[in-house]
Amino acid sequence: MSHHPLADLVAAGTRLTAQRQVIWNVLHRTGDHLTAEQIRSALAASLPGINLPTIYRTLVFLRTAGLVQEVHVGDGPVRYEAASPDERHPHLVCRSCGRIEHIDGDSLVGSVAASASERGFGEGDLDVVVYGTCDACATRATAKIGGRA
Amino acid sequence: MSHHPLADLVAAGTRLTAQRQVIWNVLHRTGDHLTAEQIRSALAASLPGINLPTIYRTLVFLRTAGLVQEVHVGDGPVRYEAASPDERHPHLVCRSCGRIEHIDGDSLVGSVAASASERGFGEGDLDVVVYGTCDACATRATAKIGGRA
DNA sequence: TTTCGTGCAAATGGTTTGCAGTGGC
DNA sequence: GCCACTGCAAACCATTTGCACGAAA
Repeated sequence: MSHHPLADLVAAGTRLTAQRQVIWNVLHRTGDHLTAEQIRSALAASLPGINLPTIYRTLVFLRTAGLVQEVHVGDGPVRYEAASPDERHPHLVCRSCGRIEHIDGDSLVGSVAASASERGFGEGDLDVVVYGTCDACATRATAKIGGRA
Repeated sequence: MSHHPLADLVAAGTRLTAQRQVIWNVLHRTGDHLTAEQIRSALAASLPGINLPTIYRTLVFLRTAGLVQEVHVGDGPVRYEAASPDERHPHLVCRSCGRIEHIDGDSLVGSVAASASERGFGEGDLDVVVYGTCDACATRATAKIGGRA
């Protein structure tokens, strides 16, 4: 209920800096899954001097606060997206180009939660990631090879 | 149906080396999810001179052959496990300690395949990874903090 | 004998850390 | 004014690559 969503966090002895605001803004506004480097590019206009260590440290901060969620896409750098602590959705990741889609996972998370607790895992903080190949990449691969030896 | 499962591959102009055999043996015998470094440790007795570049190159080779599957566990190094090309199962990974469990996923993969193809992804090569916190780590974390500020 | 594969050493690239200075509160 | 946060530079670590030697076929 404050001016900036980050303002709530300042109470705990932390500070509301320009860097934290703009990084959160970029993620929230684009609604996209960005790498640290992509965040820096996006900030070239608004905060040219910002550097990667600060971005990484800020992302840790935001993640701890529950405002940002990280998505591991196999190889390649980690992606970050704005997230509210309760809104978790499964991700569908293309192994080849890194493209990320959201899939709706109410049923999915339900069945996953069952097997998770069977295996001694809590059900509260589960994230589902599905790796596959998007059609664009599949087509491109076929075109390139023509028909594997 | 040959002496060594790798012998089949030699036909294609590739060679059956000691390194390839022992690496495949370790993965197959332990049935475990090992990092490149862990594979090297496991091989300290049987092939002391082996080095990491060779292990990584061999894993690429085995993966291409469909005999090995890699599992990304978020942060931390990639894990490798023996796998037959058709046997794919979802993985349950502890974010905190990296522990990996198999969950059975016939139902899971079914519902995932549906949303995947909706989003323009092929259904043939889907891998499901679920990230969570195992009870041991959850307990340890609670003990350490006692009750966050 | 012909290359494919290995070993070594060095490069790479994403991410982290140490430290001095700056700015939020 | 105090101390959390930033910026810069250097460290880190998993993984990859270049190149010369060794050994499968």
